[in-house]
Amino acid sequence: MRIATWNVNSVKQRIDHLVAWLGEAQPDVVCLQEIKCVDEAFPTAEIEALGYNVATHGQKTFNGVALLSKRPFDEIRRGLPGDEEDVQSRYIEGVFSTDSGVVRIASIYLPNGNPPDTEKYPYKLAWMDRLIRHAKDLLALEEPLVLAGDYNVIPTPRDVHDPVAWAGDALFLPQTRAKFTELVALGLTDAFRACDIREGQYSFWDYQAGAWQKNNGIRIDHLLLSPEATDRLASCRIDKHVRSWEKPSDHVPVIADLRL
DNA sequence: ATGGCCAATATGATTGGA
Repeated sequence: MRIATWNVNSVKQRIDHLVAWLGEAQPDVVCLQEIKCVDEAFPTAEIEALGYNVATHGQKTFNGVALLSKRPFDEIRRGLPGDEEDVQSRYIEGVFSTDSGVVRIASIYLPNGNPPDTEKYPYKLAWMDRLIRHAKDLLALEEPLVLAGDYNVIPTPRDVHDPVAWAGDALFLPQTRAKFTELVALGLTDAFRACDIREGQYSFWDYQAGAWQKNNGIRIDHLLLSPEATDRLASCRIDKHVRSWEKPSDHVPVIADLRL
């Protein structure tokens, strides 16, 4: 089973890229972030025409996540548990049946948190605490589990071209990285790093200042796997070439193949 | 030269992104 995550930075702007990339990458499940539209505005018919089932958790203008799957959904959960007041659409989870049992896959759009001296940063940290609590519950199920998405976290200096420039950023602050470490320490595996330890492997390049041309990137899009999913991990790659397409998202897809 | 973008929104300056 091929599982991918991609922050498309508006599905309306990126529908042609999405269709083209689905055709070449042939993923079984896709976790999308920043669809930036309400559920009714999602191009569901175009995606269904390619053989995918679609589940969205949209929002007007900002955020919004979705799951695309060749297999039907057994269950869908919309929204991250732990705060009834939170109206931002940043989490959707689906359960699928395969020949070798169930697999649970979530599409995550973790808050950016900048600037750190505003209420945005505590919101990010609190959201991470909620994710840790929920991940703990899901891990107790002892199923193949994939928590995939735009984490807005640079895990280590190896994951950023210019660590000094990002030192004070909400994506790289020690407190942010500590929370991410706490999440991983529950027993999750960073699928990409399990397959590739090279420096200079990024999933995001800013639109500004020629960041793409200089490979001035960061690796912030991750697939975190439960032990049962890690046992089945075959490969993981970043589809970097998509960033060179005309009018691209600032993120590129990350894809893991699991023997499921 | 150290800047340079992009998307959505009662389409014009603002907000948010990272």
